[in-house]
This record gives sequence, C-alpha cells and structure tokens, in this order.
Amino acid sequence: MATSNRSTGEALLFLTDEQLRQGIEAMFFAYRGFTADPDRILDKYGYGRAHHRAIHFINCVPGTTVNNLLHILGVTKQSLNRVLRSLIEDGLVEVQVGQKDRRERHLYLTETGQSLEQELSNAQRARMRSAYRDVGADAVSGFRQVLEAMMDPEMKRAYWKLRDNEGMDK
Amino acid sequence: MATSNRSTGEALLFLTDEQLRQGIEAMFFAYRGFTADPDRILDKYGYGRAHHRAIHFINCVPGTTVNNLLHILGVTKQSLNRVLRSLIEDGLVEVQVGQKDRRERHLYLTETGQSLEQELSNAQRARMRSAYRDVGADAVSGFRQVLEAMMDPEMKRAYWKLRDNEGMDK
DNA sequence: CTTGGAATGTCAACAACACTGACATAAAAT
DNA sequence: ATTTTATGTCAGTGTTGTTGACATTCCAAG
Repeated sequence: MATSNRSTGEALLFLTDEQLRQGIEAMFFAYRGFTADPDRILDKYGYGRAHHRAIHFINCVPGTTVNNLLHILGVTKQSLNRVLRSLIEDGLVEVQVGQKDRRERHLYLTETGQSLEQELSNAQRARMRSAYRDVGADAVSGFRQVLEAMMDPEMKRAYWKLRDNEGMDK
Repeated sequence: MATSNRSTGEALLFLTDEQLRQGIEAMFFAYRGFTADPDRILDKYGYGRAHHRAIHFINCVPGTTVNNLLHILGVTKQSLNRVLRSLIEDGLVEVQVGQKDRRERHLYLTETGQSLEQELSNAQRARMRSAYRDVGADAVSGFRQVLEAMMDPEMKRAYWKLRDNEGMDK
C-alpha cells in the first residue's frame, strides 16, 4: 500500500511500513523494560532516571568534568546541576577542583555512590544478560548494529569515545 | 568488526559485564535518536511525547477504549486524560460512545489527527529504515529478537496483541 | 594591568508529564 | 437495590527538562 520500496524490489521485505512500525513499537516496549528495574531501585532512594544517568557516566568516566557530562547527557547545566547537587549532598558524588584548570570540577563516585551504581547496573545487566541468553550471539550482534545505526552521528561519537575510554582506563 | 562472535569459544564472551554495559549505553543513545525526529515535529504543534504515544496507538487500534489505552501506555487515567483532552479539543481525536456498553469511549483519529500521525511516523520510519538498510536483514532480525526478550512479559503480550489486531482489523 | 571569554554555579520562573487521592457520573452486572 | 466498572475531573505534588539573568573564578590575549 504505502510501501514505496520499488527501487529495490521485494528482496527488502523487512523495510515495509508494517515491519518498520513493529520495530518502532518493539523499541517503545523494550525501553520500558530496560528502565523498569533501575526505576524501582531509584524509587527506594528518592532518585529518578536523571540521577541514574549521572551516576552511570560518572562511574564510566571517573574524573569527568561537568561540561563533559552535559554533552553526553544532552541536558542543560541547570538541569544537571540540580541532580548533581543532591548527589553531592547525599555523599554519592565527590567533586575535585581541576589542578591544571581550576575552573573545572572533576566528578567521582564515592564508595556509597559506587555501591548504588553497582545495585543499579547489576539489575539492568541481569535483564540484558537474560535477553542475550535467550536469543544467542548472532542476534545480539544484529541488535548492537541496529542500535548504533539509529543513533545521531553526534551520539555515535560520544558512544565510541566512551568505549575507547573504557579500553584505556581499565 | 571486533565483535563478530562467530567462534564457539566466544559464545560466552558477549555476556561479560563490559559487553552488557556497552549494550546498555547503546540502548540509551539509540533511544535518544529514536525519539529525536518526532520530538522536533511535536514541538512545532506544542505537543510532547505523551501525545505522540496516544496518537500512535489510537491510529494502530482505531476505536480503542480509554481503559485499553491506559494499559498499553502504562500511565494513570489522569495523566492520559490531560493528553486526550487537548487532542480532542484540537480536533485530532474523535470520541464515540460505545453502542454495546455506553460507558466506554471509543477513540478515533480525525483526518487532522491522521495527518499528524503520518508526519510523525514517516519521520520515525525514515530513521529506522535507514538503520535497517545500513545493517541488513539478519541484523534486523536479531535486533527484534533482543528487544522482544527485553520486554516485561506483560508488555510482550500487549505487543503481540497489537500485531494481531493489525493483521485482522478487529 | 585590563579586558574578554570560558567554565561553573545559582536563582527564579515555567512547562511537560508523571503520580496520588478524592469525588462524580453513568451504566452495566449482580 | 446494590455493587462494580469505565470514565472524567479537581487539586496537589514531584521529577526533569527548559530559558533567562547574574555572579564567580580563572585563563589568556591585548
């Protein structure tokens, strides 16, 4: 009907509007599952997803600056600052003034912060591990490929930069 | 690529915490891309993601009741009602009192509503189509498998119910 | 030294979107 | 007749995002 894949023919059956619509809905429902477990944990501590994201990336890139975090998370400094302040007040995040450039604030997780990070990521990893086990390695490879192809170029860069950091740091 | 996972020795490698963490981050960044295009369009009309979700599922299951929509979207009736009211006031959604059960309100998109739905889903499909083209049919199959395995059982049921409805036009 | 700009923080106001709780109405089910 | 269900509405709250304005601190260029 509305499928306009004439140039490439029926070989690309998976590109029909109906197939794409199902992919869209799968993303919607899957993302709900993806965030469900952390959300429950965060609730216990009075935090939200914004706190989770900050904790995740501070753990991932210890010593990152506020500005760097801003770009990764794609929010305003005012919005991030509110979240960071509560995390600092609660003793989950530590701030160190930069040595070379003392305007910069480098962020680290305290032991308490690392503990919460572990609790959150354990839960999230458990679901992903279970899903991975269900479908096998080839499906996982395809999963990752599609996700990467769906990112904005800017986000893809941030994603790879994080993967590189992880490789060097540890 | 570095992540081919073809050999049997690597069968368990993709379940390392590091691989899982990368999958988690890929979901985060990909979902941002996934919602970026619709968000820009919705902004033009003064709507948000909540309106998009309502429009999407009303289009998907025309004549659905408020209660049904509530369960699919996983929000409270107060939250949904706020969104529906604005869509009805703006003439994008039409309400019909149920014939069999006159307590029920059946929801339909008007022509204007269908027009916006098209604009939104065209944008979202374009990104997904582009991603699908980049990676090929096998990767897409894996993508869908992992997403489905990541859903909550309840959501998986809703997902399949929608796919069935589409097939036989209830 | 002065000036400009960058990085950060703070305050205020506001909006979207979720929540809870309470209450109202209509109609179906018992 | 009573209860339950489906829906709608009002009021209040919280998280997370936005803008705009302004202060501070520090680096660097003129």
